[in-house]
Amino acid sequence: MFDIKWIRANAELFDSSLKRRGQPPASADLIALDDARKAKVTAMNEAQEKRNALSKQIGQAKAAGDNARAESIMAEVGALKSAVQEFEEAERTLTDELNTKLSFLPNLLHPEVPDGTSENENVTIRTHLEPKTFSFKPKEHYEIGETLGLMDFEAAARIAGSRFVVLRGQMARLERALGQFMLDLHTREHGFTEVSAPLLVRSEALFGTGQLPKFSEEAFETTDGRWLIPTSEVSLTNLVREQILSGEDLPLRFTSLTPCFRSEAGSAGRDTRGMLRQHQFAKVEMVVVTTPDRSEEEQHHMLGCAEAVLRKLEIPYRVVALCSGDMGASMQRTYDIEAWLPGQNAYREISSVSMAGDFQARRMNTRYRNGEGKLDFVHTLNGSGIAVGRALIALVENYQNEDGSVTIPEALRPFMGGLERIG
RNA sequence: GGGUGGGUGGCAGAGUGGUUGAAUGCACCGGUCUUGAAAACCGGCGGGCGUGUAAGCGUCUCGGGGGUUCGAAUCCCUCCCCACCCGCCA
Repeated sequence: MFDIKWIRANAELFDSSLKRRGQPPASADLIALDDARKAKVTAMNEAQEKRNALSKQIGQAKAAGDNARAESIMAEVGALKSAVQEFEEAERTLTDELNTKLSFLPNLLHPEVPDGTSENENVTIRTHLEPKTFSFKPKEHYEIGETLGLMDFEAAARIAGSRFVVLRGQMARLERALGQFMLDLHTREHGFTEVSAPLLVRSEALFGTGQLPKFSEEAFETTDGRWLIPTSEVSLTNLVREQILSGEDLPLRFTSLTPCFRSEAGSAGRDTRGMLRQHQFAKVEMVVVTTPDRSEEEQHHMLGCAEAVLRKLEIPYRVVALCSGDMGASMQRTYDIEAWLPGQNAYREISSVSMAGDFQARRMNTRYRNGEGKLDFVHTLNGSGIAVGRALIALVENYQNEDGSVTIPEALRPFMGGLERIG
């Protein structure tokens, strides 16, 4: 959420950021609306001031026993009252309109974000490990999983429909092991606090992180008006909503392993096979709440935490900086980590590490006291650390053997009861 | 699902129609004292909006909205939220 005062002072920058996201300029319209609002506020204040002064005089007149004078002033105030109400109503209408427009705007882009209109223009920052070469044609994860009888898409479809999966036996355990492994890593080595938080949240929470009002079709709403979280970023970030934090307590670092639920409206036909794009998937999320000056540093730290997962699992990946046209609306800068999938012969997103600046903090009204005791909005960041479902895909595909079995990487064996291979 | 009680400043907690934006305590900031710190004492201390270079001034704000009244944190209506008890269920 933007501060209209900031837009006034930075109109050009604001519009150019919108343009880079492929949207038309909005500052002129917003400023005009705010001008109208201000005019009403001033008129309203003047009318209120007059009313208050006269009301006071009534009290004085009555105290002095001058009832005639009191009544003449009362008549005067009576006339003023309706005027005050009209101003108030007009002011509220304009303020609501302005806030609604502001709430739909995407975040300002960080200057380093590369220009582009689609993922094709994302910029690769670095690559870790060369894609493994296979002496046979590597299969896709679902072929491996189905052949082993450990991934069952048909059963899932009978129970829940398409875009669900049933994992069985060691494959189910593998998913659990991956989650445990990641949580242990982040809590023991990366300074995160593990959190178990609601998966079902109020609209206000989704508004806070920016999924509402603009992206309501991407999440599932319950019959009682709550929402299934599309990511635990929502629960973790909203942990600090409507709070005034002490600067000394920052940064806060939270992590959580949760299911995530996405309607995938608009992605019909994309990634329909396998468990790459599901309505439900497990993800370890990291959220950081910090002071503005540490924000960028924390993003790089978090990116490193996510990378550490893949490094320990020895899965090839690359880090890309998302271009302006591919970035999420709430974010200022995003790095994606893409794992190599031999079966697909492609890199696919497995983590996304983003910086929101004060965009979410404003929507949640989360502030902290700085060194001078002044209130300021915190900065928030989030990143997958990492997507468990996709990590399982990457693991199965990268560690597949010609006989259809899957080797368990060293780092994960302690979480698999020492098991060295599946199948 | 049934019933009851509540939502006041960073926190706790007074306040049921008239200089109350709001007592008091804690926290916080400044100062005195101290070698330093603590304690004690003195002083300061909500937020939003508008206006102004600023100091300041104005206005709104005691969960949201509406109403009664010359005047509302205090009365009425309505919505939201929270807590507790009973029932049901994990």
